[in-house]
Amino acid sequence: MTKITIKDVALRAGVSVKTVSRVINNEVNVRAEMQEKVKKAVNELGFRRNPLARALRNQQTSILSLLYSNPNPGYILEVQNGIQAQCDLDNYNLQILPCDHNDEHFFEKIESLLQRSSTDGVLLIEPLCDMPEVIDLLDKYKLPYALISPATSKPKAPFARSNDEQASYQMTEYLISQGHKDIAFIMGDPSHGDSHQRLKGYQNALAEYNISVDDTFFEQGYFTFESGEISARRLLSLKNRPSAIFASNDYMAAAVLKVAAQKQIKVPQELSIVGYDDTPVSKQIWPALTTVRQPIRDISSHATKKLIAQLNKCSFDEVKTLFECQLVVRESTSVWASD
Amino acid sequence: MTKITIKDVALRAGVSVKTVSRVINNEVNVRAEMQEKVKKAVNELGFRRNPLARALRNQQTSILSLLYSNPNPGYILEVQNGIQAQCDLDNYNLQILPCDHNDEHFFEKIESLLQRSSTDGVLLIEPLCDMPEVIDLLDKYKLPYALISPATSKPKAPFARSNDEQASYQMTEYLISQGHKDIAFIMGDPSHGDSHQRLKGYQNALAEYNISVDDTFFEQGYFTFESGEISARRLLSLKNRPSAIFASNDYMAAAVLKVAAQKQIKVPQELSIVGYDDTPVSKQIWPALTTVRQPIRDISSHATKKLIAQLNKCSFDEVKTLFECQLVVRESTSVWASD
DNA sequence: TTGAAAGCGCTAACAT
DNA sequence: ATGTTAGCGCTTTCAA
Repeated sequence: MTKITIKDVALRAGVSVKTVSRVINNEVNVRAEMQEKVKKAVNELGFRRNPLARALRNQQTSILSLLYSNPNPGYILEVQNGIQAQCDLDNYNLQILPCDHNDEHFFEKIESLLQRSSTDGVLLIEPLCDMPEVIDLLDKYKLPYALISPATSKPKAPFARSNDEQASYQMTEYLISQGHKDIAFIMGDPSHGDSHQRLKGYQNALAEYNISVDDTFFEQGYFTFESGEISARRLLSLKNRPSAIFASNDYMAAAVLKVAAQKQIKVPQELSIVGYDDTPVSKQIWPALTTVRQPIRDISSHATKKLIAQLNKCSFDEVKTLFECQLVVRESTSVWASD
Repeated sequence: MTKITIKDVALRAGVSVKTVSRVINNEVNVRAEMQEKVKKAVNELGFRRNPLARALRNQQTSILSLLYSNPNPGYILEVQNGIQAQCDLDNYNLQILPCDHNDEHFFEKIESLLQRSSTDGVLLIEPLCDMPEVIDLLDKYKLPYALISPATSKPKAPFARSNDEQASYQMTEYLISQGHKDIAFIMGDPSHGDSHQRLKGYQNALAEYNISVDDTFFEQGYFTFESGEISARRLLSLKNRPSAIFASNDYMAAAVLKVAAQKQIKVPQELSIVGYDDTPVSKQIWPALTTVRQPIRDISSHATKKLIAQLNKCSFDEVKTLFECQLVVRESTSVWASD
C-alpha cells in the first residue's frame, strides 16, 4: 500500500495540489464545484494528510508535552485528562515526559528528553513548575510553557491554579463550626508550594476565630502515607490529643485513620479527620474522608488553553487564573461537644 | 534566534552536509579528522537536529502512542512508566491517547485521535486490547501495535502479560494453607479478560484441594469500589458467611474491608480478605491488604520492546511473554481455626 | 571516503 | 479563483 498524497488527490480530481491544499484546510476562495471534486477524490482515495510534512512545513508540531515528576497517580491522571480535553478542542496531541527530580542525573535526563522530542510547548506541574532550574532549561531551549498550580505568587509564565489557601481556610472554618478547637495540622512536603498555602489558610482561620493552638499540634509531613503515619502516632499519643486533625492530603489522612483504628479511637465520634485532594482513596476507606476537591481538570485545561493561545500569539488575556475548590463533607468528621 | 541546520554546521566545518549527516548518525566511512571537525562545529553552533525533518525523510516519527480507556490511575501510570522506560532506551517518545470506551462516539473519537496524530505504533491495554473493533481500526490504518495484558489466549499481535491464572491459583492455595475452606470470590468486570483468568485460578485451586464451595459464595463485581461494596454486603449477611473473601482487585477488597468494619467483623481474626493488583490503596487502609503484585512495568516495557522490534523489522522472537506475579502477604489475612 | 542533488508531503509566495 | 514553484531540514541514492 503506497501512501496517498495530495498529488494523487490533485491528479484524480483534475486540479492542482494547491487547490487540494485549500480544500482540506478549509480556506476561502475555492469554488463549490472544486470543493466537491476534491472531496470526492479524497474520499475515494482514502487520503489523509501527513501531519509530519505539515509540521515540517509549518514549523509547528501540534504536540504539547507534559513534563512531570510526581508520585501521585490520581493527580497526574486528572492533569493528563484535563490537558487532553483542551488538546482535543484545538487539535493538539499530548506527549508525556515522566522523570524523577530526585534522580542524580535529573537535568541531563530532561535535557535529553527535550532534545529528542519535538514539541511546541511544555506543561509543568508541581514540583517541577516551581524549580527555577527547570524553567531556565525551558527558556534556554526557547520552549514556551505554562504552569499548572505553581506555588510562586507571581509566575512570569501563563498559569492556572486553585485557591488553595482559601479552601484550607474554609476547611478549618468548617471544623471550627463543628465545635472543634484543638485542631492539629499535618503539613505537606515543604518543597511543594501548595503545602505552604494550605498551612496559611489553616493558620488564618485559627487567627480569625481567636483560637490559639499548641505547638505540639503541628506536624511536618511529606505527602506520603508513611509520613502521615509517623505524625499521627505522635499526635494521637499526646496526653491532650486534638479533637480534629487536618492532614494536608488524603494519603496522610488515611494514615491518621489507620493509627486511630489501631488505637481504637472512634472516628468521627472521638476524632475528626480531614484530608485534601479528594483522591480515590478518600472514598475507599471507612469512614470516607471529608476532604477538599480541587478542579484539577479545569485548571489543567485552562493552563493548556493559555499555552496554546501563546503559541498562536493570540493575546489571551483572560484574567481568570484562580479556581475555586470545593469542600467535600463525608463521614470522617462530626460535631465536637467540648467537655 | 535562527535555527541551526546541518547546512550551517557543514559550512562551519568546511565539509558537505552529507558528511555532517554521517557524523551525527554515527555512520562508518568517515575519517576521524572529519569527525572532529564536524563535532567541533556542532558544539560551537549548538546544533540539534530537527526531529521533524528526520521523521519526514525517514517516514518514521519515533513516537509511540498509548491508547487507553481505563479508570485505574495507578495501573495506567505504571503502564506509562514501563513504556517510557523502554522508549528511553530506544529513543522513542510516548504520546497518550486517553479515551472513553463507554462514550457514544467512541470509535469516531479514536479514529480522529489516530488521524491527527502521527505515530509509528500503538500500545493497547485492557479493555481496548480485547476489543476487535479497535484492532480492526488499527489494521485499517495499517498501524502496528502491541498488546499489554490481553485476555485473548492467542492474540495475533505481539503482546506481554502476567500469569494471572497462576497467581490467582497461588493466592487461593495460600488461603487454603491458612485453613480456609469457605472462600468467597468476587469476580471482576466480565468484559475484562483478566477477570476470567483470575476466576479460573481460584476455581482450579479449589478443585485441586477438593473443596466445594457454595454458589452463594460467588459474586459478580465490576472492579469498582461500589460493586465490591454491594457484593460484600451480600456475602457478609449470609447466615454461613465465608471465612475468607478473595476480591478480584484491591478496590473491591477495600470495599469488603469497609463493610466488615461497619458490621464489626474483625479483620483478619474473623475474616480474611485478599485483593489483587497491589494498588497504592492496599497499603493505605488498615489492615493493609494481602494482594497480588503484577509486574505491570516490566510487562509494559516488554510489550513496547516487541513493538519497537516489529517496527525495525528485527525478528524479535524472544519467547518470554508471560510474567510471574508475586504474592504480597500483609495484614488482612490470618490462620483460620475451623470450628 | 566524500559530495551533489533529489525528494519525503506539504503550504506559502507569487504568478496567472 | 486557481496553478506553479520553491523550500521546510534531513537522508539517501549515485557519482566522483
